[in-house]
Amino acid sequence: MEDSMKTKSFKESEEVGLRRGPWTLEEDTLLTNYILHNGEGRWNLVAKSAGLKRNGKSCRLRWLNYLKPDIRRGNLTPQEQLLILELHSKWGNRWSKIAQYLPGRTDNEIKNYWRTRVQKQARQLNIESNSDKFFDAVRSFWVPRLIEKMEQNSFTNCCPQNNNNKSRLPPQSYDSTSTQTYTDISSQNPGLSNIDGSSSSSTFMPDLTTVPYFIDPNTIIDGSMCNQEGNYQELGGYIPEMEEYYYMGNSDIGTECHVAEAYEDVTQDPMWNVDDIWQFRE
DNA sequence: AAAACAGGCAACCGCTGGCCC
DNA sequence: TGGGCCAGCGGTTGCCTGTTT
Repeated sequence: MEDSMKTKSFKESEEVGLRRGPWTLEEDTLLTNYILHNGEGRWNLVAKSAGLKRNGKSCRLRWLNYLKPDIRRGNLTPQEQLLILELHSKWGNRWSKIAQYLPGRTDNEIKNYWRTRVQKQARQLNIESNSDKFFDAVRSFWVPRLIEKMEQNSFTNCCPQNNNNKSRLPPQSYDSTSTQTYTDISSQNPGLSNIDGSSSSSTFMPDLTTVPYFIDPNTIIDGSMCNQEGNYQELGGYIPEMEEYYYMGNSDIGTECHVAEAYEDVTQDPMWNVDDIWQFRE
C-alpha cells in the first residue's frame, strides 16, 4: 500500500475527528448497547447514533468480528480445521463463504488461521500453499492427523470410566498410500458442490457418519455435545443455503453428559514430521 | 534481566457491486 | 444512465505478547 494513500486516509479521519486503532471498553459498551436496543441498521448511522467517534466501517468490523454475542472465540477444533481445508480446496480465499459453514467463526478469524497456520505449514514443506502438491500433502498427512486428534479427543473426553483409565488408544498409523477413503461432504450437502458445479473428487473430508463436526471445545463428549443445561445433543453443522442444521445421527451415547475439562490445542501441533517434510521436499 | 525475534490477531485499507435517486 | 452512498469482501499492516538468545 502506498504511503501517500495511507497518509491521506489517516488525515481524512483526523480531519473529521474520527478515532482509529484499538477499541476501548467504553466504545465497545456504547456500540453493543446501541445495537442490542436498535439493531444493526446502517453502520454510519449506528456510529453516529451510538455516540462513537468511529466510522461505520470500523463499527461494523468491531461488531461482526468481536462483539456479536454468537461469536465463538478460542482455538479452532480439528473438525473446524478439516472443514476449512475442505472448503478452501473448493472455493479458495472466499473467507466469508467459508465462514458461513462454521457457525460463530468470522471470516477474519478463518483468514488469519489460513495465513498464520496453514501457510506456515506450507512454508515448512517449501511449497506453495495453493499448489496441488500442498493439497496432496494435506490429504496425506494433515487430514489423517486431524482425524487422529479428533478420535483421541473424543476418546479422552468421553466415558467417565475412560477418564480414569490411563491407557490410550494406540496411535493410528496413516500411510499416505493407504486406501482410506474420504467422503465428499458435497454429496450430502447440495450447498457444497464445487465452484464449477461438479461434485468433488479430490476433497479432504472424512466420512460424515464417523466424524463429528462443530464440536464445542468445552463440551465434547464422545462425539456429542452438551448444551448449557447439561443435556445431550447430537453434533451438527449449519447449512446456510438450506437454512437448517444437519446433525450427526447414530450416536449410541448414554444420556449422561459430562463436560470436558480441557481441550488439547491441536492448532499448535506441527502437522508434518521429519519424514513427511523430506518426502515432499525431494 | 534485557534485547531481539517471531507469531497471532485486531483493525485498517482499497476495491467491487448493489441500491437509490 | 451515471453518480453517490453503503455494505461486504479479501489483502495488508502493525501492535501486542510470548519465546528465544
